[in-house]
Amino acid sequence: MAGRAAVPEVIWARPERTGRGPKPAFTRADIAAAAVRIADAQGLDAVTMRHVAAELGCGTMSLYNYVPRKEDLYELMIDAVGAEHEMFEPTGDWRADMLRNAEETRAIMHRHTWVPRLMAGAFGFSPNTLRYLEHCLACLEPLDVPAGTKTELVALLNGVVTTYTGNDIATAERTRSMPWTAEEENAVRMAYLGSQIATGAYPRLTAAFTEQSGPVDLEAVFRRALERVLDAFDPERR
Amino acid sequence: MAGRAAVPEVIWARPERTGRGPKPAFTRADIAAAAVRIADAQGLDAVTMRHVAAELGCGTMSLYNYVPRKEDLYELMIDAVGAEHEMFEPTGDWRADMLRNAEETRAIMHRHTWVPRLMAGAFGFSPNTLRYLEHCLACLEPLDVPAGTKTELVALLNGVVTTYTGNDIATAERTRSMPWTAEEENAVRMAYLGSQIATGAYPRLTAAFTEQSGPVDLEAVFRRALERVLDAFDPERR
DNA sequence: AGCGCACTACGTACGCTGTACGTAACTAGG
DNA sequence: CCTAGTTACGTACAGCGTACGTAGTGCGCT
Repeated sequence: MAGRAAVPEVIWARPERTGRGPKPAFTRADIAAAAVRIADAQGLDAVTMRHVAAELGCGTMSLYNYVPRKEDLYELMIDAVGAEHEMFEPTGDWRADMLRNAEETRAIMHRHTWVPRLMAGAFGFSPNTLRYLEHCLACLEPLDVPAGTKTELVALLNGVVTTYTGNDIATAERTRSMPWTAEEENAVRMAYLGSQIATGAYPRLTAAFTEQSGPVDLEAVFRRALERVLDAFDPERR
Repeated sequence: MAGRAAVPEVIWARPERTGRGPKPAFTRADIAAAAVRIADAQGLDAVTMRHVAAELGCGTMSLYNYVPRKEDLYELMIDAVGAEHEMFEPTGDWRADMLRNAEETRAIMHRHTWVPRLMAGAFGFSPNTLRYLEHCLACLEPLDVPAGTKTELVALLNGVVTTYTGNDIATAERTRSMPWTAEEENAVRMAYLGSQIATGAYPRLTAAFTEQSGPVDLEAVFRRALERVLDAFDPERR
């Protein structure tokens, strides 16, 4: 028994294979793929050590040979979907390129609705995360600002993408394990909101709500937020 | 046995007291306060139904008379800290007022480090949330843009505050239940990052990292992000 | 060549979680 | 006054992460 270390550990620093002993039955990629499959099909809460092990066809505790803590399994998952990013050749138009990156991130999150929840915590620097960061910096090459400002742009933009997409998904998805539909829940929440507005305690809020006609176009709201963030970094727009 | 409804429910719509039966021993505020006390002292994960009940001095299952699901307990907590917001008289300078609001939110989150994690999910409209929204709109009265744009400003700004403060807290806090310190963990992560950079696979990332000298000033980064978001909505700055 | 040890595999078990359900006590409305 | 709706809460269950112990495997070193 080598003993699971009671010392900080980054899963990416731990070598996947170290000489001695029987050949491992799986790779990290196998495990990540299994976890992703479960999360996609049954939601993040269904990603338990037991389920992942069953999906792989091995004993529960065998997983701990590959992944010291469940949290690390999450890191594997994040890294796995990070591979879906298309690292295209920068066009020279940094705004267009960054918009494309953001839209692609949003698309990935819509494919894997559990991603925002995992990204909400502090995130490690997995290999694919680093590759994506590097790609963004490559896209920002034409932008004439200090390197530090560029990383701040990437951070801010990614934060906005995660927040907005995460909110959209959460409102649509919260009912996954509930015995009622999203529409029913939304109706109840809206009814309550209406009753509060009717009290007259929130005049400006009421105005804002009654002014808008029809349902909100989440996609348009998202795109406007992106444009505004980019504006804030664009020397030609200020 | 009235039966816990298998129908959508907003806790704020359910009346706190309905005629019949023995007098409840606690108010919702009591319960929220107990949960907040535990979360502040021992972290969000220590907020279990059993712990909260023990803190209140009642049986575990008695809590379910006040709160149909644990998720609703979280809503109570969010609303409780929402009361800490100072709803000051708008000064007429919307930028300064919104900055103040943002800094205050950040301060609340630093007092209650579990708030960002709870805010990350889709959030309901608790009474204090509505009051805060109304207050923000009051601060934005002098800004000459459509009401819809104002709500988008509030949403974007709040999102940025939550993301940034949440990240800061998470990196500092992740070691709460770990057998090592935040410094140790950070050192290991940085060592790994250094080893990756040393491979030369990420030239631009390397440049960005080596360029900056000394540790990052999180507070300054946060303030810059705020300014940029406000810039994007300021007619005089574009 | 062969021994030893680091490694994989995994069953069992523990302490913890949210909460369904049943029962007893209580009190306001008809 | 009675009865129906409430509060209170003990018990129980399914499920979680993971500590620990044991058995088998095959590389690296002497």
